[in-house]
Amino acid sequence: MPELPEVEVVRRGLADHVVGRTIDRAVLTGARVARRHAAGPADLAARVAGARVVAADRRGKYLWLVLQPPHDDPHALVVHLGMSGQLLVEDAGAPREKHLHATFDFGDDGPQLRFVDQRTFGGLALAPLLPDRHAGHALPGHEHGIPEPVAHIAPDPLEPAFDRGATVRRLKGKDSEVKRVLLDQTVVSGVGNIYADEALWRAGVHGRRSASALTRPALGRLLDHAADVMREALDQGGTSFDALYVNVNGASGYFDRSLAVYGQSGRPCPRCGTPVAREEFMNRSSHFCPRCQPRPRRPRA
DNA sequence: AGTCAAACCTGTTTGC
DNA sequence: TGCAAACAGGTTTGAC
Repeated sequence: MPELPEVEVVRRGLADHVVGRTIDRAVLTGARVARRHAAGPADLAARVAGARVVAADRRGKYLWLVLQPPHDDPHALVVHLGMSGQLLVEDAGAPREKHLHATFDFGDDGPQLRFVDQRTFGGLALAPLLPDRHAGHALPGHEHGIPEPVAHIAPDPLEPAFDRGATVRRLKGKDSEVKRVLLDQTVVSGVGNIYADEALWRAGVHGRRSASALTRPALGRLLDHAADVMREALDQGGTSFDALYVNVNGASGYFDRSLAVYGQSGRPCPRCGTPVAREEFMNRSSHFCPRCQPRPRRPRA
């Protein structure tokens, strides 16, 4: 489940069903699931065994469990869901999913945690926790620090460390198409193709406009719309077009009913009735209202 | 610094 | 009906 709201739904599920439990045994199938873990899957499985899960945390689309081993400093089990990853909490006897890549059993008799991923763009890694370079002064939110593989991305709009003014300044400094910058996780994290299109529609801005040519207030409003639409999606359990995007209990979200433009090509714009257009963008798709979001006269400058 | 394409995968939908 | 192409929520890399 990719973008911020869907990942947050999963994080909450982990907080409810996994935090506080002690990992007894992990089994990773194949090397690919741990390809971002330099020491390999066997090392990962060996090192998580015996550790207690003390927190489930998230920044942008990255998710991690803070693990406390018996005789060592805490570290993080970092999970990225990629395009099709799922974390499921299920009885150990439940039928094994076709694309099951990892299982975690706990010392209690409760259900196990499974990582299922059809396209295998996601994966697991064990990493040290570092101080958050974005947390100015003791902001709440990431008390355990940030895993090393997550340190390169910017805070997301829904976390306390998010600095709206600083993000507006970074957007303003980018001589690049504004949708491209919204999707740049080192500028602002958590926004993917769905919520970028929805935020741009709400702001009445075409994604091919130059970020640096927009005013600071307009950039601020765009960020506010991104935060709003992601919060609203989170309230609906996220966006699920199919069974690939589910919470830890396998349930779908229903924000797809509220999408104004994403995946709505040809349907009327909810604001003005003009048919929603779709165009190719960065080897994927952009959806927009040609009337509410006029294309720039010159594609940037 | 920014842009683009390709790479990593499997499955579903669309079009002829 | 069949088959191939297009398309899907993401990130990283390397070439220009």
